[in-house]
Amino acid sequence: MGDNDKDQEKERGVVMDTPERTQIANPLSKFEDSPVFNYINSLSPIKPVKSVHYTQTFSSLSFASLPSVFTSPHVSSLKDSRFLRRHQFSDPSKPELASEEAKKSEIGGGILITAQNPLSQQRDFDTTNSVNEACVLQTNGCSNLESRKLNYEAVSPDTMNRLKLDDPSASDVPFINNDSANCSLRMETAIQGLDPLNHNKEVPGCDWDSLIDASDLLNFDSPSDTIPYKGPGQNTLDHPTTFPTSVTNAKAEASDDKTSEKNEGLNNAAENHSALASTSLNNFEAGETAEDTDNEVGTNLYRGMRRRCLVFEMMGSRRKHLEEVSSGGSLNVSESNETVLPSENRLLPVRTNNDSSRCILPGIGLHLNALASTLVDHKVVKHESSGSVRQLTIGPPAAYRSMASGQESMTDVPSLENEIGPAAQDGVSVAEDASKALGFVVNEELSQTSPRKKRQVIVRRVEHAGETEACKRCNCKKSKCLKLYCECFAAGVYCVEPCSCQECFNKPIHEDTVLATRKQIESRNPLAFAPKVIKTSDSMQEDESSNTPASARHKRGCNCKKSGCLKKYCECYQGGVGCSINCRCEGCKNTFGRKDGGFDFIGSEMDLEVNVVDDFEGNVTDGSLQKMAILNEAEPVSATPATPSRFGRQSIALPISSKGKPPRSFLAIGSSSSQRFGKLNPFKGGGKPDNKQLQTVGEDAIPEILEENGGSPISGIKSISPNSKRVSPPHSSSIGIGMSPAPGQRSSRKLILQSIPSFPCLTPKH
DNA sequence: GAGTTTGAAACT
DNA sequence: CAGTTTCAAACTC
Repeated sequence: MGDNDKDQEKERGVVMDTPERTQIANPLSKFEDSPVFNYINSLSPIKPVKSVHYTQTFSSLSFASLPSVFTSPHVSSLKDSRFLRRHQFSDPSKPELASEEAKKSEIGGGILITAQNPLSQQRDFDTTNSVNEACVLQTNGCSNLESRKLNYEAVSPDTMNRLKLDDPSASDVPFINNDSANCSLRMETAIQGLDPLNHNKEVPGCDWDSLIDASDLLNFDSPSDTIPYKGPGQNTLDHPTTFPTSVTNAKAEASDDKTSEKNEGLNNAAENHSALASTSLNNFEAGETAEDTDNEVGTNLYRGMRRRCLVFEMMGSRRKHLEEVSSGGSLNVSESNETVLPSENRLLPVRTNNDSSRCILPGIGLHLNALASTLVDHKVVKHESSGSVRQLTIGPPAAYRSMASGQESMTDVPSLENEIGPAAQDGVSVAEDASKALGFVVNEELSQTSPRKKRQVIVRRVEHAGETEACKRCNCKKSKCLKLYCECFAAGVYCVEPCSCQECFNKPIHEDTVLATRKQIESRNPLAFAPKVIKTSDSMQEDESSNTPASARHKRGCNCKKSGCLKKYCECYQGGVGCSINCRCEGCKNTFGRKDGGFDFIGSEMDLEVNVVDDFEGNVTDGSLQKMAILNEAEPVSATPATPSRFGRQSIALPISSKGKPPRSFLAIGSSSSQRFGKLNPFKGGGKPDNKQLQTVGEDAIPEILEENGGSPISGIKSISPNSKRVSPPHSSSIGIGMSPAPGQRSSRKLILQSIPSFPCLTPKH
């Protein structure tokens, strides 16, 4: 960030300023007066003085981030584009943002929705924050979704506290950590700081400072958000309010202390998280948290891995914000980090990693719980961070994720990917998938499915993800890694060291080329970067009930003639999904589901989910299947993937029976750009949450997206799919919905809507 | 690790 | 849209 950037930020701030300032200022004063604030002061060394700083710092800081912030009070965290995004999302409360975001079809509303439910909101925030912090890097991947879930479900304030207490080292741990474990520690520390109670116990004074850093994050969340959270039982909520002040202080003051480090870590996480979350949040209103967490996880991973993620933001608003921010400089900061957030269509470099300085934890207080949980999860997951991987995250974070189950989805949706297996090891691909999938489904799942089961599943997944997650590696020799032949490129990820490619242009250095190429490809096939595997919506209801088989199918189907769909040559098999009507394969023996509807794979959905994954891993060396499954699960956001078993097995069977096309909707939806995004999950939403999402995301965004993509997703899919036959599935009537895939499918619809919005974003840059 | 097989992606 | 070529992953040895 150069001076210019600062200036720009200031200017923006000025512009944006009024709204935010007023909001912020008021809140601060309120906070100070509030009992909570007093309590915090008593706890932490920091005191009123800081609060003063806050106000001051705020003004300055906030300005910088304004654009995105705009919507949200978070402004302070502006530095990172991520934050901005996050804020935007998080700030549903703010009409302006909401309107803009809504238009874009982003999830922005999601946050608001969460706000509606105090409890849920808290969870969301917590999860999101924690997730972001801990997992930010991972978020890119699919695993994040799962991690989110875990956090969401498992994490409780108590647990958080425990973690904090348990890890005295946590305070010592620098945020910068690359490892998930470190992240977790950071989270804990942050959490500690956040939680007054915890804070008292463990962190006498410094924590707050560190917290302050985190406070930035909190700010992100936006005061409004935090406020709603404050519920009697929820300590974290209260903190948020305090945080902002502390945070600002920390920024201004702090700096060199351990606390500062911590703070940085938090900030980084927060930033990453915010960015991711923002996207994800927008996508999922209900499930927001899950995505966030995933994102966070992913980010953390990335950090460790030093990956760059190219995030193609589907969401127009986000894009705008990002662009603005980037231009302003706040984004630039993020850029300094390695990850690239494609605002608009571009891949913007987002720094997930190193820049601890910026860590902004949105709504730390709220997130505390989530953070703790996420931290734990992440720790497991983070193993992956072996290499520095750059991921290209495409577009519409949440939406995408939710929509597409793509095998390769760019972000690491850690959980999913991890589970998926070895193949996933390449964190990049995995992450992508996760990110793609993350979307709504996760939220839905979380809300709907029994927390316990999900937790277990998620945890396992996460663990796997950590193991599996890795970077995709390509070996391209002639394609220059600018064609879909290149797995990295196809996954929306930059090639990294592990790649053995020759004359590789899929590197940040050639960002322009990469983007241009992507555009071209997308112009030909809007779904080219969409996840190849899409979950069918049918599963949604089922999922809710408990186990529903999620039907997941390959978007286009396969053309296998010799492999019998029993080898990874087969994309369906590779994706862990059964063949469907779309497939033109000959002699299909796909164990996940035959084209004819046969089902070798037996699985019981929910219960099996985890098991299934494992089984797949065992059976399928790669674990690609697992990935798929994981993705599905992770995708909860998108709802798609919810569970591997779902897809694969039952889903296959079911869908197949139905003819698989339910997926269309998926396809349409899922098609979100990057593979990673890919998982669609149609289903889960099922319930109520979906509706919300739909509403928020929906309306505006969806249509646009569809249009952008080139017509209805379905149509697009059809065209793509070899078997155009099914194009008009049973639900075809959906036309009314516009692009939305199959109107007929209910749960899927919702998902579709959500996902759709994001999707378009990817391709079209606006 | 080299060579073969396979099927998607790209091209015509 | 179909056929062919190109490509790189998956697989085998």
